[in-house]
Amino acid sequence: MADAISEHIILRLARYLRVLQKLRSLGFVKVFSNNLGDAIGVTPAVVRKDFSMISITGNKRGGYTIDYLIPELERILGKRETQNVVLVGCGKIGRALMEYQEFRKEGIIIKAAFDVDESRIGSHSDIPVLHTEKLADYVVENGIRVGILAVPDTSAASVFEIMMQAGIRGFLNFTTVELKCSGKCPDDGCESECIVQNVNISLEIENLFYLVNLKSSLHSST
Amino acid sequence: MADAISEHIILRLARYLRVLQKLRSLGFVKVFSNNLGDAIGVTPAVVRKDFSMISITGNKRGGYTIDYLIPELERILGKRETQNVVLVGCGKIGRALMEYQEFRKEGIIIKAAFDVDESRIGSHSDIPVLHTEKLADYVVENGIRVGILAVPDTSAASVFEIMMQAGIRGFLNFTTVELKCSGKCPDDGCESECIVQNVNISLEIENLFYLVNLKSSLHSST
DNA sequence: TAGATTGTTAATCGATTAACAATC
DNA sequence: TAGATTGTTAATCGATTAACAATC
Repeated sequence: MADAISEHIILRLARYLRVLQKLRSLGFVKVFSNNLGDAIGVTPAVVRKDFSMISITGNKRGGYTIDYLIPELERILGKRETQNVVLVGCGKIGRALMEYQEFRKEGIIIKAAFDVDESRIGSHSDIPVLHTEKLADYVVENGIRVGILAVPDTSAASVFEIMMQAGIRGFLNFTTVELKCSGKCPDDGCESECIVQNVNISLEIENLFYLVNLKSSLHSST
Repeated sequence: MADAISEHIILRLARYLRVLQKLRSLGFVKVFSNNLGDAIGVTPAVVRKDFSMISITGNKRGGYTIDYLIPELERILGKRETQNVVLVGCGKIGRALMEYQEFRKEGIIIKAAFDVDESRIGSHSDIPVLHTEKLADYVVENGIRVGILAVPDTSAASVFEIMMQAGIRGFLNFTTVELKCSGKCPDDGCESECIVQNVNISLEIENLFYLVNLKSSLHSST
C-alpha cells in the first residue's frame, strides 16, 4: 500500500483544484509547480511532492496539463459522485446551511434535515425536515456516512451518539461540545473511529486576535 | 525571548479553556493533565507541555487549580478586552454573522458592517451598516485589526486590498478566493505579514467524505 | 544542445510522544 | 513514607524544505 495521504495533503489538493478550475476558465492549458505553489502559498516542491503522492505526473519541461490534473484531482477527492449528508438541528445555523447554495455547486446534497421542534418539521429550501426520532432509521436506510451537527450544545452529546450508532462516521460539528468517538461498533465490536471536524467561528476569530497581537508585538520589539 | 507559541497550541489552549469553564460550572476545583487531555483528545504530556510553554504551573501531586488556570488562559488568549472587528459583505453569510449571538458571549463585537448595496445600508441586529466607501477611514479611525470578509468572490481581492491598506492584519475569509498578503506596508515599506483564516464549509465536508471513505476502505481491506 | 522543470532522495525542522527525576 | 503527578529532557515521528539527477 502506498503511503497514507495526510489530511494536510487533502486540504491542499482541494485548493489546487479550485485554482486549476479558475485557470482553465481563463483559458490556461499548462501549469507549473511554481504557479500552483504561488497561488496557494506553498513552495513548488510541496506541489510536486503532493502530486507524486497521488501518482500524478507532469512533463519534465512542460509542467502539468490542466485538463489532465482536474479530473485526476476530482477523482482522488471523490467529486464524481454526489455526496449525501444529513443535517441535524434546524435552528439558525441549520437553516442557513439549508439555504447555502454553494453546496449544490460542489455536489454536496443535504438529503434530509432533522429537528425535535414540531414547528420546524415539513420542509425548508426543498429539503425535507423530519423529526429526530426518524434520524437513525433514515441514516441506516440511506447509507449516509457524513452528517452535520447543528443542535444546541445541550443535546449535542446524545444526538452525536445516535448518529454514531446509526453509522455516521464523518461529523461537521457546529456545537462547542468536544465530541469523542470512544464507542465500539455495535455490530463487530471493533474500534470504530470517526472523524470530527469542528467549526467554531468565535474560536477562529479569537485565534486571529491572538496571532495578530503576537505578530505586532514581535514587530515593534525588533 | 521564549519559544514561539504555535497556532496549534493556541487552538488547544482555547479548547482547554472551554472545558475548564464547564468543569468549574459543575463545581470542580482541581483538574489533572490527564482529565484535560481526555476531554480534548490529546495525551496528558501535551497538556503539561502546553502549560509549561505559557508558564502555567501546577502542583506535583494535586494537579492544576481551575480558578488559577481560567484567568491565566484568558489572559494569554487576550479575552480580557473586547475584541472589535469589522464585517464586510452583508449578504446571507454576513447577515447570519451579525445575528450570531455567540460572538457577544465571547467578547467579540462587530463594530460595523459594510456593503456596496444601498438597500442594505442602515443597520442590522443593532450593528451599523455603512457603505464600503467608508471602510478604510473607519478602520483607521477605530484602529481595527481584524476583519471578516464575506463579500462575493468577484470582489474579494479588491476589498481585501482595501482592508490590508487600512491596517487589517487578521482576516476571516468566507470567500473561496485565495488571499495573498503580498503587499508591503504603505507607510514603512516593510514586509507586512497578515494572517488569513479560511472558512470553507464545502471544503470541510468534502474533506470529511474523503477521510471517511479512506478509513472504511482501509478497514475492509485488512 | 542548452535551459528549464520534474520527480525523488536526503536533510532539516517542528511537533508529538515517551520516559523519568523531582517532589508534593 | 508511598504513591501519584508534575515538569522537562531525550527520542520519535511526520512533514517541509533543499538539492540535484533525470530528462524533455
